[in-house]
Amino acid sequence: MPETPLTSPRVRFAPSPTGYLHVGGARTALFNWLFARHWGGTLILRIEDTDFERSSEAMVAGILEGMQWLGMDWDEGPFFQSQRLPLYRATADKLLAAGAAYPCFCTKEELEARRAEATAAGRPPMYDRRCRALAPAAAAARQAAGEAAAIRFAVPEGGATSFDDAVFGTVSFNNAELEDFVLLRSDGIPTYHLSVVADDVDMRLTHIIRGADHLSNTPKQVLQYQALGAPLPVFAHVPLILGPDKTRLSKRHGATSVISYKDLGIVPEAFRNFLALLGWTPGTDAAAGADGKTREVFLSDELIRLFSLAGISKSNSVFDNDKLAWFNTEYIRAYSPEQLLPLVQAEWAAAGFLPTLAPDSILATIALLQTRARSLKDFAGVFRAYFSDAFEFEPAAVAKFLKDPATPLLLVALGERLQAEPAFTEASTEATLRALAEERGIKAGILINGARVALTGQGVAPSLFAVMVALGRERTVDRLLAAPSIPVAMS
RNA sequence: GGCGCCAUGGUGUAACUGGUUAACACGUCGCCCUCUCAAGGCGAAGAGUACGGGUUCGAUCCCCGUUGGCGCUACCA
Repeated sequence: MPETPLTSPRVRFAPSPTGYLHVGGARTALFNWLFARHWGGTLILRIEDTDFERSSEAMVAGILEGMQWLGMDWDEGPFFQSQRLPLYRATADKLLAAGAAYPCFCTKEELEARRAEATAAGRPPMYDRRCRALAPAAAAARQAAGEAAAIRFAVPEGGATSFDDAVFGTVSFNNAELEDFVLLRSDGIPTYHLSVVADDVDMRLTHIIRGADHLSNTPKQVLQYQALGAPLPVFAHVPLILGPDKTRLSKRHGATSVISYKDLGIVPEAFRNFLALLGWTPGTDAAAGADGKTREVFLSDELIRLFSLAGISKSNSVFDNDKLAWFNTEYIRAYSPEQLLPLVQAEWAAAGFLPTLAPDSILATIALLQTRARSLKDFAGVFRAYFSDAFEFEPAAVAKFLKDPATPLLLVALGERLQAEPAFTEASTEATLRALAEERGIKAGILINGARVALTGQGVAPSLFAVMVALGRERTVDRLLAAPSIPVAMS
């Protein structure tokens, strides 16, 4: 279904640097990014660091690293709210002047005590609005005398506040449920409620795409837009991501930092694809393949082309590691060896591994292995023997296929023959091996399995003869001749 | 507790404005292929749409209630 085209929408990702870039935040960023890129709009990165207690520069760096890893760029920013304090002060003054806000002299301690009292008495623990009743002159005098005051928003006494959410439809709240929330703390630092509106207005944002945890905060913001006389943006609240136990995804569920998926050997685009499909669907029309089946792997710019707010679902979704693993294998296979190479090299660097294979052989070897890799980590782990002579033998594989002392000697014989052969192709090596097996009256499998271990250190590998060709004659022969010295664990 | 939101197989989703044997993907299981393991091919199990009432000739879809989950309820964001 064609949508109304949008002209230059402006959206933002506004993380709070009180932690790393987590999965939920990354998906919010992704939706904003996809939306901006789809419509040729502008993505603004804004760091909401007005909670000085919990914010840190290290976390800012972590968030930027996560964005970069996922390949999400932004057009403006990063802006830091901590550096925009005058704007919030000015916005509060506007609200004050409009009679939509008032100074409050209640201290934190008093408020806590009253809240406790109200809760104990079974009353809702909302602010009792006592400072709202203060005469403006009296309030001004107290402030002039140096008494610290917070600024609170004066929520209308009756009526309801509603807005149309692009995901949830019309959402309405009775104003009686909203308390006179604090805009500016008594130390002059804005709360989230004020800074978010001040910035969203100032940055001329047209769409607010954010987590559904903000749905209940939205009326407080709508009220401010109205008091400010500012046009309302389109809100689009995105349902949350849950862990396998269906509670909100958190550290208890293991990896929740986006960067930890890099460390797991996940291809960034695969992660992006996986994340995009968590709570969003391109719709059957757009995604249907020729066979009528719904495709889910959307390479390169396809996600951008397909993305639409209309496809965002309303219910929370569960993070499924199995599906992520599947996307990862799909991407590792879909990439060309050339595309994979830098990712593989990064793994080698991280592992301190130096390949000694010739560069053109490296690409061919990646091509040989990419259909069986589960993770980029494999290239610096179980696949080491393909790229360097510095590898280990897996004890279980040795014990299974080389325990018979006769086998290594057969492998030496095989090595000698291969050395003498004029050709060294998959067909020729196979013919040589099978001929040898027949002469010695043994099953070819003995040689094949034994050679696999001698050549790769593993009991599992691609077709043996393809492995031989990938390694080249020299390494193949060397490793076969060295078979008798492979340590067999005694057990 | 109050308010808000949500509810389709184990998981992610589909099912045009009510009419389908409730579809696809991941996962699971089986078979084939085979020098191992993946991949690949083929096939299977798995939900009658949280539950209960309506409305309707007919509800996954509309209405009400219940239950459950999640969110908000701070001078956090």
